[in-house]
Parts: sequence; C-alpha cells; structure tokens
Amino acid sequence: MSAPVLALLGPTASGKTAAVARIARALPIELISVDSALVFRDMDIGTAKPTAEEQALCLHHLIDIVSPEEAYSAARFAEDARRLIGEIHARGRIPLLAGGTMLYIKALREGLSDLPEADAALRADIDARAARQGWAAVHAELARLDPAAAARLKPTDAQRIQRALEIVLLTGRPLAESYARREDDAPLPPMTVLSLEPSDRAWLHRRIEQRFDQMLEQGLVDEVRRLRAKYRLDAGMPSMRCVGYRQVWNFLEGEVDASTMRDTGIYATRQLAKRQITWLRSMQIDQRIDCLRDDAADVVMDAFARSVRTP
RNA sequence: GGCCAAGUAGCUCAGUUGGUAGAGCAGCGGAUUGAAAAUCCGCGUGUCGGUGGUUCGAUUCCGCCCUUGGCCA
Repeated sequence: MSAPVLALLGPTASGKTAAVARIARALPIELISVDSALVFRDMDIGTAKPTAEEQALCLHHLIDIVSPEEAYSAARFAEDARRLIGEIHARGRIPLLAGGTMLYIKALREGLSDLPEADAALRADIDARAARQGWAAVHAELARLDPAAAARLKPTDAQRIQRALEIVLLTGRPLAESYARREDDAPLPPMTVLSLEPSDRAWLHRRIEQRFDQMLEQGLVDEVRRLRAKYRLDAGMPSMRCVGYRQVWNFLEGEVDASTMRDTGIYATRQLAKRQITWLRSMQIDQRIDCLRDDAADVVMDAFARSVRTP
C-alpha cells in the first residue's frame, strides 16, 4: 500500500483553515502550507496566518521560513514539499497540503523544467534598462536573441519578459530548448485533491470584506509599520507586493488615504480569489466542495477519511 | 422662497462647436515554468434626471419641473 498524500485547495477566505483544524483532530496529519505569503516571518495579520492554537493542533510546515526581505519560489516549494512528504511518511504520518497558491501545487504535481534560478544582479540590470527604455525595448532585445520566446509574450508582460531574458542570457540557448529539459524527479505518491469553492461569488466577496476589516481592527497597519522598522524593505519585494501589505504600504507612504487603502485592499483580495478560482477550474480535482455549506469542513473530513482507508 | 452649480455605466468623472457617448475603478472571462497574494490579456446599450419646444435630427440649444450641493434670505 502506498502512503497517502492529501491536498486541500481553495481561494482565500474559503474556510481552509477551519477544515484543516477539523482534520487535524481526526487524522494523524502534518500540514504542508501551500501559500506564497505564509512563508514570510512577522507577516501574520495580513496573511491570515493560522494562530498559535491552530498550529498547535498538528505540525505546520513551510510557514515563517523566510524573511520578508527574501524571495521564495514555486521551485523551492516543489523541492521543500517533496522532501517533507518523504519525511512525514517516514514518521508514519499523513501529509496534508493545504493552501491557495495553485502554481506551487502545479509545480509539485507536474514538475518544472530544468531552468536557472533567479539572478538578482541580472534582474536589477534588466529593471534598470526597462526604467530607461521601457519594457517594449526589453521585449525587442529578447526578440533579437530568441524570436520564438518573444513571440509568446506580450511586450507589456514585464515579469515574464524579464524572466525569459534572464534564462536566455544565463543559458545561452533558446527558451524552448530549456523548457524541454525537465527535472527528473522521482514519481510522487498518489494524491487525493479536494477543493473548497464558492457556489456564490458574492458570498465570498462579503466574507473577504469582513475579514479585511477584521485585519485592520487587529492592527494590520501597525504590523506593516513594525515590518518597515525591523527590515530593510521596499515596495518591489515579493513580501510587500502581497495583497493587503501593498495597500497599507501605499497608505504609510501617504499616497492614499485610509478609505482608499481599505477599498483597494478588499478589491485586491477579491481579484486574488478570482484568479485562484480560475486556476481551480482547469485543475484535476477529485472532489469539489461548496464552501457555502455549513458542514463543508465535515464533508472535507469524510472525503479524506475515506481516501485514507481505501487508497 | 431667490441666485448659482451639478445631475451621463455599479462608483468617480470626461465628452459630443446638434448626427444617440468613453476613461479610470469595480465586476466578469482568460493566460500562467524559480516574484504567482506576482505579471499580463480580453469584455462597455447606458431611458446621457423628467417633460415640452426649436430642428430633418436633441444627451448637446431653449422653457418648465424634479433631485443634490453651495450661497443669499
């Protein structure tokens, strides 16, 4: 019998944390967070990080693992999660992957190409060039070096243009050739994948609004003030581009008033949820559960319990 | 009660020297390979406040009415 791996995916504010608490009380799980924001230390309120009590229910992994000054990545997640799954199985426990960063799950399940890692100095060069000449010029430069790669990208898609140029400059070969080289990972154990999805978008929107107001009451603005005092941060870092933090940052810089900060924070969270829902539509999911149900956590629990019994 | 200003997309507003209108935000759909809570792409019929008039034609000009804000009583 192959050891089980469980996964629970869902947009922000869909009730994943409550469901995890339910499961932790019934199954011998260890949680692997699938969340690009929970990785940051000292970012608790705005990321809706599980509380100490919630984290005490079972071991939580991949939370608070990097400084807000650092960057994490889908590739590092895939590597970390793969390692953790083995370790958790070795302890005779069940790994539960839970979160809303769908690219991370995709990278884990489908693997990545063998590409060079991010090169901070090269990225700074490209950024400087874009600031001088615009991203269209950088896109044109990519087109000279690798026409096929440039053709795949809109001249406005700054981040992907930068990454493509980075790969081409670092490897010295066309992007398509790099993509074709897959990392040869050992096959992953079979995974039972469940999702929590709202049958009514307006319901999720209301929940997001309430939750954002709660975060403000809990002191989100002070949390960002403390972060700025403790770390050397700038608005371009992944941590400060997180939903909520970016809007509070703009408020603290005096660029927007408190009411605009609240509105744009809520809007940005909705947009995030929407992108997560779009991902889920196209993903291979074993069972989709409506998070509007009062008993959603129980349904998730039952489905996982069944899959653990009959692998 | 008088004077002035404004009433156009869910919101904030632009515009039409008279030929029935478009931005930003919101919303919806989509892409997504080491920053992904990122980055980007696509989608705009709305009695142009109401009603009469002038006109071939009015959201645009004129009259009256309604609403909101300001000033004066």
